[in-house]
Amino acid sequence: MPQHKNHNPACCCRKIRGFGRRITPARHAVLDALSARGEHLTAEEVFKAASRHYPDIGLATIYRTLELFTKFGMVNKFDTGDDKARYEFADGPGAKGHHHHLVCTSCRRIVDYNDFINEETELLRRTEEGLANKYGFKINTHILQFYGLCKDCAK
Amino acid sequence: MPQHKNHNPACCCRKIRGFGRRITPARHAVLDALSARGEHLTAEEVFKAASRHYPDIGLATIYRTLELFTKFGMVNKFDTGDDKARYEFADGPGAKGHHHHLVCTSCRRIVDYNDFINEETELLRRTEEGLANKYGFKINTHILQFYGLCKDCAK
DNA sequence: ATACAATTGAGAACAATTCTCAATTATGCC
DNA sequence: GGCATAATTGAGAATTGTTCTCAATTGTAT
Repeated sequence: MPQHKNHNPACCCRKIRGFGRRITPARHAVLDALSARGEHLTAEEVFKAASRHYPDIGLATIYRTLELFTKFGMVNKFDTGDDKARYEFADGPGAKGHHHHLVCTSCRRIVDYNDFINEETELLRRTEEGLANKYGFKINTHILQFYGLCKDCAK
Repeated sequence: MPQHKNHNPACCCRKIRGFGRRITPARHAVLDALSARGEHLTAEEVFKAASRHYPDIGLATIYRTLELFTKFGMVNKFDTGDDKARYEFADGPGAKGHHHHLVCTSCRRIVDYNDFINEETELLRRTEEGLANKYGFKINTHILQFYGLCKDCAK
């Protein structure tokens, strides 16, 4: 499975600009940090990774930037039951594609899976529609995560 | 739709005892607080409710008790995207039955639904099985939540 | 090059949760 | 019923993840 950068700098910059925001070294550093392969990073981890390339960056900027990117739909913020938010690139050109998470409650390993994803998506779509009708909600997103013990931790 | 207490005191006590733990007024108060109808309470809310009947109870005890009950599978702890854990009675005699949540991201209203739940459960079961095989996980639980705007907030 | 608003880093502030510890209490045993 | 003992408790301090404040800096349109 080839690893390719999860963000396309040109595309991201265009998007940021599109929302009337500026391109800054801090924002580049956050994009680079998140594009490390297969990552689901906490803010602290993004901070460490970004600091390597841009030592002056502050933690507050990390949070602000992640919040901004999340608002723009470039990044997904999610939570796996410990008390830290995690971030990953959202769907889109160059990203991992629609997937859900399988989380080990012991070692916190997170597996992205997209097996069964078509069936899931189809059912979720129908459910969404049904719920929207019945309860009058305008549904925007969903979360689906499985929790358990990975092979190593199950011993 | 008849409202019945969501916890059966005798049953809960038996369970607590079964785990070698003691029955205390604080634990009773937490059970009572959680059994108010349709509730998905934060720790703070459980604290307030429990305090009404047992004014000496401390917040730390609330957290400890909720953690304990969660460990025993009597209570579900979940999160709806604000930064507070929420608690509800888990499945079991007297409980609400298996359901998922529909969350309004504006007013934080939480709707329990169990429409479509059979299809969902069936798909989730199969997915669980597939994931368990493919990734060697021993899966214990899942979370499925829909996020959107309720009728009032959509305006 | 200039002007101005957006962005930044640092540290203080905050909110939810967990920890510490001495005092209290539920339970098994006589 | 009373005793011994370990579990449980309340209070407040401590911790942790995250957000806020503010003066200094910087990206961008002109």
